Amino acid sequence: MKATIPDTGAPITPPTGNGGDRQENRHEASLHGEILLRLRDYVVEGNIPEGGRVPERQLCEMLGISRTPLREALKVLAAEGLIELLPNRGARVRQLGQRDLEELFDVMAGLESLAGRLACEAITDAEITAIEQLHYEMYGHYLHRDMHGYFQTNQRIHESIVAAARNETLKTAYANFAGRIRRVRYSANFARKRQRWAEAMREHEAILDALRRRAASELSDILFQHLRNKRTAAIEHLTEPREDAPASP
Amino acid sequence: MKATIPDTGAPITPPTGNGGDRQENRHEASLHGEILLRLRDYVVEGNIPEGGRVPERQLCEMLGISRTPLREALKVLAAEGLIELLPNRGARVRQLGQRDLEELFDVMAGLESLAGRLACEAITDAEITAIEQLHYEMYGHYLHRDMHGYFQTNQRIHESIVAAARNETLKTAYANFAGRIRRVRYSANFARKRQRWAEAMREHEAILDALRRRAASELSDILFQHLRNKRTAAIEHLTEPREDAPASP
DNA sequence: TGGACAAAAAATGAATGCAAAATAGCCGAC
DNA sequence: GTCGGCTATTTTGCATTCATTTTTTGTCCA
Repeated sequence: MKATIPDTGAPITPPTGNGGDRQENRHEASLHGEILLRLRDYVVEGNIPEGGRVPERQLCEMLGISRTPLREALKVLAAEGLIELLPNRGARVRQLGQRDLEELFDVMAGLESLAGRLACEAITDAEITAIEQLHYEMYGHYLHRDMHGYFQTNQRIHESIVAAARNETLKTAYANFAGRIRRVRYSANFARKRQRWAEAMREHEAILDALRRRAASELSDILFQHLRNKRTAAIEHLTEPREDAPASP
Repeated sequence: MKATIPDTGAPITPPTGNGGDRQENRHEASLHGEILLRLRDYVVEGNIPEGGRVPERQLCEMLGISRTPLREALKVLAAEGLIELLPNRGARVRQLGQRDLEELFDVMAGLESLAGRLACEAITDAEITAIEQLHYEMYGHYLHRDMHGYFQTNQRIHESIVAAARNETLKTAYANFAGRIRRVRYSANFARKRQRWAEAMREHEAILDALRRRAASELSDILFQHLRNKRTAAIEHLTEPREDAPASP
């Protein structure tokens, strides 16, 4: 009954000197900011069913706060596209149809494509070496059929490229869209099809190659295609989810 | 400075609340939504000086509402990156340094580049014809040295490309970033240098050409470069905001 | 005169209260 | 037994109120 939203290890400790500051992080000090972070994680991790109605009152009890800061956080989450607010009818977790997912993947593809382009202008040899390191690590996961490790390392590679672009605005936007997709991933529990792995590994090698040569346009193309292929795999998996146990309440 | 926010149509509910008028509302007729739209336009149009402090109290009086819906709108605007909220210190219009502008232009470049790529997959001949029409119109403005008309038509062309991408998510993100830049443009009153015009016209012709051939990668490159050049011109203009006269390369 | 300290004033952050709308619950009619 | 209308409860939207924090102002002393 007391379903408390997990305090995600990010207590009220506010003024972190964290390097990768997000541009809205001055919220962390105040209550509504704290709520915003907790709720966002909570939603992204798929703890609320798709389209699920979530009465404010209940959330307030779960969080131990009044409705005012909660409502402020909800407005922000709605602006971020994670939930939708129906007038006089409360907040629902935004449910993404196939078309929405396609659009999201394409935007992600565009952002990564851009990140690659920009990275070619600014990336250091050391950063490339680090990414190569991640690549080998990922290759290890691939050989061991460790899907979870593979997936995480893969994500770190892409984040490294975005970081190498030296563009905080891009990084923020990327994080936002990534969150929306991750939410679906959590609840639908995407599994990359095994056959896709080999392709993905080859594409990653091509990415590294273009990155080493600082071939901006080429890298841009490769990254877009890479994400496009991811999109196709994900959509196929969604329409035919025959690999994991579905989670339906 | 007692500026009133221009009332864009229907007035909002009188302060006494219990007024007899019924809300003849549509979806977004909720108060905070109304406020959000008005405030966003107000900020985007540059009516508040950079970094200017805007006491909630004053805004409430201007809008004739209480602080609750106003604060909700402010949170959203902060999430959109138009303003920043300093803890316990109120809302300020976010001021963009040169680096911020560079980042914004690059992200815009990435989004338009993506839009071009996607448009090649879905655009119809009729849409291309419409864009050609706009192109000729813009050429007319160019010949007449009508900077304002040129600028508007140019914007419509880019919006048409984004629309042709058939991606609402992209369109929304594009509008958001465009708003941030437009705000700067309003207050700084960018003027494109004349010499840049000729280049821009040539680039637009290349864009049209690639679009006709549905050459996705090529169009993507051209659009990115086009926006990159815009960026350079804009930044130069910012750091050295003097002439409109032609300069020698 | 200028600076430092303290108190007053104002602004922000959050909680509570109240009216309107929506949902559900109930009863009667068919 | 089911459908439709009416009432009661819940829920949302906004205003108001309370508690801190910040800013300003005023005073005193060097």
